[in-house]
Amino acid sequence: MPELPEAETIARTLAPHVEGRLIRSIRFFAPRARRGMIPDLEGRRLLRSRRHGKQVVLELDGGVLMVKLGMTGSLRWRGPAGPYTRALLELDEGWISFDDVRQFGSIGWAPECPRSLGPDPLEVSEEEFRARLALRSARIKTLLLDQHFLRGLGNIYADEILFAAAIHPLTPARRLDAERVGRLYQVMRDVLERAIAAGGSSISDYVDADGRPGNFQQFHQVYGRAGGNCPRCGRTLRRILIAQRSTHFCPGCQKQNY
DNA sequence: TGGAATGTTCGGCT
DNA sequence: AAGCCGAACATTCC
Repeated sequence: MPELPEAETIARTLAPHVEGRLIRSIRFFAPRARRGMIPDLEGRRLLRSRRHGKQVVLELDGGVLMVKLGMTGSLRWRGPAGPYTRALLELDEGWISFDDVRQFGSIGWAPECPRSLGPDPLEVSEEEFRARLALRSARIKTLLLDQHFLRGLGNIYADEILFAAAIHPLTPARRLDAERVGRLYQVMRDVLERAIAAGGSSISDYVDADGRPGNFQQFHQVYGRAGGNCPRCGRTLRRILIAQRSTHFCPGCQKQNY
């Protein structure tokens, strides 16, 4: 579920409730929800709620809590405890619940936000994006999903971006000509910004920190629409597997011309 | 009814 | 080195 626009939305909707509050405790109800060691946080101030790639970062004085949402993770302001509540961050007033059905998500601690991932898709310059693509022979869809190449894109937005750029998902990155790279860069920003403005995509059960679903799924052009008609040319949309991930595209608009 | 698929990521293997 | 594969997990859908 949560890719860049959803993590951004969760971080933003959480911010007004939690920034400036003092932490009372962090409690875990599932061992695998804790990633590594987390010190006693009592009395630390929660300074900021922001995003890093697909993760929500809660900046405290002296360190950061990095929340990986995995496939089904959510952070809810004053969330009701349920069977899938894996952790609770109690504040001097109110609390944040971390719910995660499939348990692919986790919460870790670090002195500062690690810099091991690739650049943010909304911050990378076109020149750097171009230079990084030129070095790689991998297929463009695979590369967009690689968090060390760019941090934040997942399966939905990779497919939507490639459709908007009219690029076939199997195209080797270094075979993209200058025009296509320029288009890819522009539509990547455009799709992500529109998705954030819509509060992200709610495919099944994603909601923001206030429990509100996103609306961007209404604007998906190809994701989840295999067998339907291309909104641009009318041909039947296809679904194939690339790197074990289902990949949706239009065989008419996204030609394999390389 | 069972098998396949689902938004992610990591490690191991070639 | 890059890329494929399976595993971690729970639920839904055909």
